[in-house]
This record gives sequence, structure tokens and C-alpha cells, in this order.
Amino acid sequence: MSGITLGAAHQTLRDEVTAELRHRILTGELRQGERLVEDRLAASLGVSRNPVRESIRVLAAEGFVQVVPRLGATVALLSQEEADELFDVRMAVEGLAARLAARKRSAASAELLRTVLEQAGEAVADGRLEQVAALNTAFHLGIGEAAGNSYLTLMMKPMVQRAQWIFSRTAAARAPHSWTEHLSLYEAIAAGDEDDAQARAVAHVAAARRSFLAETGRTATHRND
Amino acid sequence: MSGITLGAAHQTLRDEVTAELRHRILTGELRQGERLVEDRLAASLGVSRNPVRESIRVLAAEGFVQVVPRLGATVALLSQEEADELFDVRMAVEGLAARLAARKRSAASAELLRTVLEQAGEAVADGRLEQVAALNTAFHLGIGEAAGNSYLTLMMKPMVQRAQWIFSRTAAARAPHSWTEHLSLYEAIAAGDEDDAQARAVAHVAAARRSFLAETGRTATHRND
DNA sequence: GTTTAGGAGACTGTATACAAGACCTGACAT
DNA sequence: ATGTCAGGTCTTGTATACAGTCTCCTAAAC
Repeated sequence: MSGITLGAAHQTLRDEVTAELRHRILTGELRQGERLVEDRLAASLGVSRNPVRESIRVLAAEGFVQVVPRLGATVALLSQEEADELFDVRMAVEGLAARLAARKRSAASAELLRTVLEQAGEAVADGRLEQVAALNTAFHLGIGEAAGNSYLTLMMKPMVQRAQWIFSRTAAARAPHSWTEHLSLYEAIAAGDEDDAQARAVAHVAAARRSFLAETGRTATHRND
Repeated sequence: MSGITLGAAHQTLRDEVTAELRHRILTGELRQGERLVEDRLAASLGVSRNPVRESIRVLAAEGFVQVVPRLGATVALLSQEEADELFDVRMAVEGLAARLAARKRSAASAELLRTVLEQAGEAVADGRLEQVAALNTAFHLGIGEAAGNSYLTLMMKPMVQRAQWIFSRTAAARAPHSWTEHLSLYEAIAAGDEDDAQARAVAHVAAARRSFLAETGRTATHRND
């Protein structure tokens, strides 16, 4: 009955399947545009089609999968334009998250972010790229949590994962630089400086965008006036 | 085999069920915290449990439903705090949408928005409140479309519907005023003035928040510095 | 009177079965 | 050579069946 052996923190097969499929998409094991055939996935995961179907619906709502009735599901296509579009949204949303986090200044959240920063420092030093990516996601989501806005949190989870998806395609060369920015963003939040926190979050995403555009070798068609 | 008779634009029962459940939640026919028992819903809709289950997963990802493994699904609770939180997110996201829409200035989108404004004027005059609400949603989503950012569009759909959900609980007294704001927002977008468009969108949401807080009789604990 | 074991009922989670639509192939007609 | 039509195969959509878990009620024990 098994075949998946992941976190084991989940209580239902459905959740494991969702996590596993999301993982396969994020890591590129399932490539963009690839067809998701329920039978095959069910067999490869050792479950029936039902959990798979429900997972696919969730992933579709999160934007990782595109479903066309009666034609099936495919891994969403993430064109350069769509990837670029995501940065616009992230600047707005993560900027807000940073501002609210700075406003709230929760001690527990600060503690969490500090821990993530610490672990990330080690992971970067050791060159554990996969873990760096995971910690990056954790940091951004941690800010979302710190904002203390439940809907924002709900929205940010797929958004940040989607961003990670984009970056998994490009090299992690920017990682050290990125964590410097994270640190100063954390400090702005901990200091309670809303404007500074928002500005740093926006700048961080903007820097990521520039890096992304540079690595993918595209000239910015984006109007930046 | 039927029981639902809605738009008929859908191709699968699952989509109809999702739309119907969402509708029942938005209209309050399914009340907050109410348990969603799969058997009962399936029977009441004349379908089997499968489409219902998949719908519930989608609605959970959209934030309308809360699912606890093995305990079942309930209509999400929308506390005053959470409702208030939503306004923060909307200001950020809809502000961005308005800015991008102004940047893009698509003729087709302008046409759509104009049509919605026109119909809304009539609906308000005739006092067709339900249609006013639907047109309100259409207008906001139309701006999302006009922004030409696919991820933003994906995100805005549940967000705007959630906002409508909140307002369905309060009187529609603000409607005429709201549509005046919509008009000027449309004009700013059509004129291509990004800053103005964003500002008007943010102001519109802020006005809605004030109205909401006033109607629900809460003093703003929100720090507005 | 309070507490706790146990069992019936209700509901969710998962699997399997069946129905219907979409696609591909190849033969046949034009 | 192109088109199109029939049949078969593959896949999705929906229904049904079964297993496991939670809840709640009852009754016995202290």
C-alpha cells in the first residue's frame, strides 16, 4: 500500500500525494507541460486514482498544474513572461508581508526567522543547495507567518513555492548575496521599521528578478518607468 | 441524475458542484463554521461523493473551506479580524492590478470594464442587489484580467470572491458610492496613469474597509500610521 | 455522582468498477 | 494525395463499495 515514504507527518495518503507531486514538479522531475496521467501516477505512488485526482485539483488551484476537462492535467507552463510576471506580484505581496511583520514584531516569529537564517548560513557554507532552497522558502513563508494575516499566509505559500520553482531552473549562484539581503530584511522587521522592511523586501525581489533575467539571458522588455 | 441547473457552461459535474458550493457559501446558504458532510451534499446535489470531495479540496485551496483530516470540512470562519486582514491584502494586490492595467491599456479590457460599469449603473438604479454584487466582482476581476498577469489573475479570483462574501453580510448601502469610485478608477486606467490608478484602487478598498468597519460597528484597532 | 469501558452509528479515506469522451490508426472513397 | 469514417484503445468522469476512525451515548464500576 505504500511507495511514498516522506515526512510521515501527514495523516492521509492524499496529503502525501499532494506533497510528493508538488515536490516532483518543483524539482523538475515532472517537467513543464508534461502530462499527468492519473493511472500512471497512482501506480507509481502505490495508491488509487482518487487521492491523485484530489491532489491534482489542489495543485491546479495553486497554479502548478493546468487542468482541461476531459483532456487531463499537465504541469503548468512557466514561460519567461509568466515567470517575470510573478516577480511583480511578489513585490507587492511580500512587500506587504514585510511591512505587517515589522508592524507586528512577534517574538516567536523573530526567533523562527533567526533560526532559519542561522541554518541557512551553514547550509550555504556547506554547499547544500537543496537545503538552501528549502530554507529560502521557509524564510519567505516565515515572514508571511510573521505578518499575522491568515489570508496572506494562505496566498503566499503557493506563491513562494512557485518562485522557488523558477529558481530551481537557474543556478544558485546568487545564494550568498541573497542571504545577506535576508539578514538585513530580518533586521528591519525586528527593528519594527515598516517602511524599511517593505523597501528591503521589494528590493530583494527586484534583485532576484534582475538575477533571473540575467541568467536566462533575456533583455528586459519590461517598462520600468 | 441532475439537481443542479446552473450556467450549463460547465462540462463536468465537478465544476458545477464547485460553483454551486461556492455560491451557497457566498450567499450564506451555507453558513460559517457549518459542517460540510459529503454524503448530504452529494445527495442534495444529486451526485456521488467524488465530485463533492474534489470540489471541497478546491474550495479549501481557495480559502472558503477548512479541512481537517478525518474530521471533515467546514465553511471557513471569517472573523472580523480576518475580514479586516483581507483588506490589507486587497489594497496591495488590487493596487498592483490597477497599476499594471493602466500600464497595459488594453482596448479589449477597457471595453469589458465599460460594459460592466454600464450594466452596473442600470442594476443599481433598478435595485437588483444580487446582480450588483455579481457585477462588482466582475469589475474587480476585470481589472485583474486587464493587468495581463496570469498569476495575478489566478490569485485575484478567490480573493475578490472572498471580499464579496464579506460584503454580502453587510448591507449594500455603499453601492452607489462604490460605483462612482469604480468609474474614476476605470478612467485612470484608461488614461494610462499608473500612479493615479493604483492610488484610486487602494483608496477604493480603503473606503470599503471603513464602510465595513462602520457597519459592523467595530472601532478600528488598526494602526494607521 | 462521577468516571470510564464499550459499542453503535456516522462520516471520512481509499479502492474498485463502470460509463463516456478523446485520440489514434488504417481502410476506403474521392 | 487528401479526406473521412469506423473501430479500437487510452484516459478521464462518476458511481459504488469497503475499511478505518471519530463521536457520542450507554451502562457499569467505584
